[in-house]
Amino acid sequence: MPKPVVSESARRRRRPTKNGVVLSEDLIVRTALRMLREHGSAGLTVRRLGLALGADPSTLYRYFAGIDDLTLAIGDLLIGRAMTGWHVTGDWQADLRELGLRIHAAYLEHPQAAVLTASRISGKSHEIAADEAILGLLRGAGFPDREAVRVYHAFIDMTLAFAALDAASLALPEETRTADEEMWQATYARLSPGTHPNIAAVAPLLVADMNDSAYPAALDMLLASAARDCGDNGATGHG
Amino acid sequence: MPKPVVSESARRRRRPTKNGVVLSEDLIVRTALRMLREHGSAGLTVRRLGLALGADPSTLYRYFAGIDDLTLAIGDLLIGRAMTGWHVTGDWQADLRELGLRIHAAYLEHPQAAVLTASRISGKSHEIAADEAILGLLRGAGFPDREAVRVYHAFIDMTLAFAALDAASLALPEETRTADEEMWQATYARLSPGTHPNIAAVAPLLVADMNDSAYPAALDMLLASAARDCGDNGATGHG
DNA sequence: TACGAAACGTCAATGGTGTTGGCATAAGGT
DNA sequence: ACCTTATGCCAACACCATTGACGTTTCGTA
Repeated sequence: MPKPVVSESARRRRRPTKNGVVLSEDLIVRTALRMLREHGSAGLTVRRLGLALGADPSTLYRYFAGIDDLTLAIGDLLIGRAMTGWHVTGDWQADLRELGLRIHAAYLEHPQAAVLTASRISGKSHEIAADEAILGLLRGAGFPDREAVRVYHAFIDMTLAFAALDAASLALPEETRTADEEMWQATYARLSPGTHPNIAAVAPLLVADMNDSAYPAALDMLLASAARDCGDNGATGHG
Repeated sequence: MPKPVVSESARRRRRPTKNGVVLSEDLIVRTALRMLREHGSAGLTVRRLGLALGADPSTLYRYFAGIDDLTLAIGDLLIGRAMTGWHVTGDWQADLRELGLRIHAAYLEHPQAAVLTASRISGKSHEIAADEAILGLLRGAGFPDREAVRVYHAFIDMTLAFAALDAASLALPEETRTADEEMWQATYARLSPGTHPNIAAVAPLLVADMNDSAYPAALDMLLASAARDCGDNGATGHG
């Protein structure tokens, strides 16, 4: 074991760096988030992070066991942001929908960071709080336990999966991303009706739709299906 | 431009390596797939690939412009494998379900490779063929164009998103992966009923379910919801 | 059959990366 | 005021992708 990482709460002695910056776990994570935004998902390096903080790269290993540990901390921060400000209203479908959209949005606000963390499980406090809330909504709506777990699992994994997928495309280098977006116009819209009748028939709709996230539509379908399986379908109906 | 990459078809003169291996694009891609399986998703390096092929690392730049170009070629191979052997039967729900499961399975057969490629769009022939088939099924089932595109978009993105998410967890280093899998037992199953009543109530179910993919359940919910929105709901009902 | 061009494998070097052991020093508790 | 030690810094290691120069092999052509 090279250097023991001292837990943030046990930290007492704060010595400023050469440049006068006083480090902290929170400052490092927030700086890392900023660097991810500015330099892309491959642009977070220990050396560059140290430079941005005015500290030697090796100093960061006093705060995080490695770069993987740092990315987990970043993910924890994103989850925390997703959960703040969300409250239960009593309409389980609307509440779940709102929570899903919030998580999705929180990740997409930092696509480069989301790419690194969306598929990792932290087991930390914010994640647990979200899980407890989701299960509470479903069980409160009358789902039997087995069914509640099934819906919960589909809901949370679908949300994280879409967050990762949509983040990945937002996090591509600018030129690659626009090339991907123009693919529908440049490739699909030009296919012959003879060889690809269905694509040709709906090409304008594809061009218009495919660059938006399918998550809201998929989420609504999941919730609608869950509501139908549940005797008590909660609130306002679906009109 | 350092070295021009000669297209595979234009290749004429094949000189064996020091170790007697005759290189080819296909051999390199298949070797890369094997190395990804053996050394994990971060274990594909030009040096190691060269070593495995008995060739100097720099030689590979005669075949691929860079490591990104190589990963795209790997993705193309995976998509091709997903589509082979699938045929339309006439039951659009069953056909879509089968296709989704096939794509998901093809990626999960090479999780380390899937992580690198699942969120990239190729626009190549196999991808286009799949899109044409999906749209054909939906329009043939009676969905109006606008609705067909909506369902198509949700279906394909959800499938790729789950493929990427599930692949990511399979592709973790062995010890990290088992640690994640044991998280439900070690963390969630130990939460107090006082502070986390819902998690505590369903803990055994969570432990049993959370390590399987939620994709089949989510897929069924999506298809069920789509069928309900479609006047002609195709086949057997929902049992 | 001999030649010349170029395909292509190899070597060596560049500038990047995460990570670590040793060292000096400043900050607290006492 | 002292002593412990947390913590920042330095130098180094082993690895990475990529490239430019070089030599050798292979082929089309004469």
